Amino acid sequence: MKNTIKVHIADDHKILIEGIIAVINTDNCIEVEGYSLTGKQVIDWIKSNSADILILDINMPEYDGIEVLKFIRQKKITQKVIILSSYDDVKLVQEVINLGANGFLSKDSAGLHIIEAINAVHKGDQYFSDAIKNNLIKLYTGENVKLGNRPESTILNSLTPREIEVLKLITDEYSSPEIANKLNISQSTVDTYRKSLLKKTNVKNSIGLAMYAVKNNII
Amino acid sequence: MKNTIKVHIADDHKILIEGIIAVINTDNCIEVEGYSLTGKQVIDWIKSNSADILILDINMPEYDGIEVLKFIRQKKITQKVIILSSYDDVKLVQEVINLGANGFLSKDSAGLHIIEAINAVHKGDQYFSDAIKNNLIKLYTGENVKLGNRPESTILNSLTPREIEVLKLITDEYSSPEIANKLNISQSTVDTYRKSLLKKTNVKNSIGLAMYAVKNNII
DNA sequence: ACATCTATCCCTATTTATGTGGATTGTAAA
DNA sequence: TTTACAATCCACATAAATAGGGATAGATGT
Repeated sequence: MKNTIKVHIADDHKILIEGIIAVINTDNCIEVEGYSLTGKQVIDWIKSNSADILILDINMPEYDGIEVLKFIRQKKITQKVIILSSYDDVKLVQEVINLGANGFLSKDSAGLHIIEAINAVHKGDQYFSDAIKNNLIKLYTGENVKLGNRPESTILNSLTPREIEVLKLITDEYSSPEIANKLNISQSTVDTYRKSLLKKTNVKNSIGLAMYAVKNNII
Repeated sequence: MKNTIKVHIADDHKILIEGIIAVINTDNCIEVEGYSLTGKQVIDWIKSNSADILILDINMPEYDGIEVLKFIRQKKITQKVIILSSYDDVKLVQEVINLGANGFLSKDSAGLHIIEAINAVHKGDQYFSDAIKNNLIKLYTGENVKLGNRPESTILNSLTPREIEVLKLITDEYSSPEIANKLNISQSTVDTYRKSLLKKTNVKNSIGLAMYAVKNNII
């Protein structure tokens, strides 16, 4: 059976793309169809539907990986997606899974894992790098193992659009009064968002929020 | 003349290393001697002095590229260093040049530029990717072009070791009282560092400091 | 010897941020 | 039609960060 798997690579670092291509070329069942350097390019490309699997970096200019994923889900596109990320952040993993990603590869992984991931995802399985799996296990130890109850998203509460808006302004160095002014809401409201952001992200202070935003590409 | 240039690669992303190796292997005057995945490994390796050029990522665990560079300069090691970075930050460039780096490559560059950079640096030249050169030019336009006056470091004030220490703790979500306690100094002192950090980095608040730290890989 | 820089500390005052404990409206899902 | 959640607001209190003005001891460099 000589049906090769066609993959498209999206990452803003050309060096990394070349690396992945080099690795993939060692396997003659997989073929690199092309690549994109920005989220915008990916979205333009995706319409052509000319690959089976998209390897998608989270951190990209114009549109980041999350936005691309959202777009893909909206358009009900059938291509499989493997997320590539520098961070083994479980929250991120949960988020992209919810957005329909089929695999998650840490950039720490060796090239071999890419091949594995591509094959697994092409078969219809999900693929996660070991680091992620370990992190997920750590998170859920001591938790419910009963019948058919998906792990509730107690830990991974997703932020509301408004909260994200506020978070972005926080990382842009605006103070609460300034944010209130910018969004035409009362400062009390901004304070409420800060409080719920702190609670949901489980960090200590605004710095933590900023770091969370960086890690999760809310920037 | 068949003396091949031996390079060593240091980056925490294995995929990227494999990519660079693949690219370098297309040139038969350059040979990859080995690689390191952490700053610590680089420092251990460097004693063996078994390569001509070190390709060094800024953002690495244990010791980052900056710290490795400082170590190299201290030990008066003769190997040339090409810095690899995700950010085209001029401040960073200035800093690593001051620390004795011989080249600066953005991860956006294509593989060809690595070959160019290696050859240039091996000849004794400096090498900068185009993005960096453009940024540097932008910075100095409209500035002094008179005889022998190096551009003063008004923009690029470097932080003192202690300031960096405090900055790191700030990004780790420690409050001033906690930092004071951790470093066994008074809170007044921590406040002083905060003030001078704000002044030097030219940001509005601690969030700005955190973002500065991220961009400049102080983390 | 003098200037510069670093690390350390202090006071006063104001502005922000965090913590506790609420409330109301509207919308969307169950 | 309850339930749930998002978005909005409030008061009160404490803690922390920012802004301004200092100071001193020690190291380094010229």
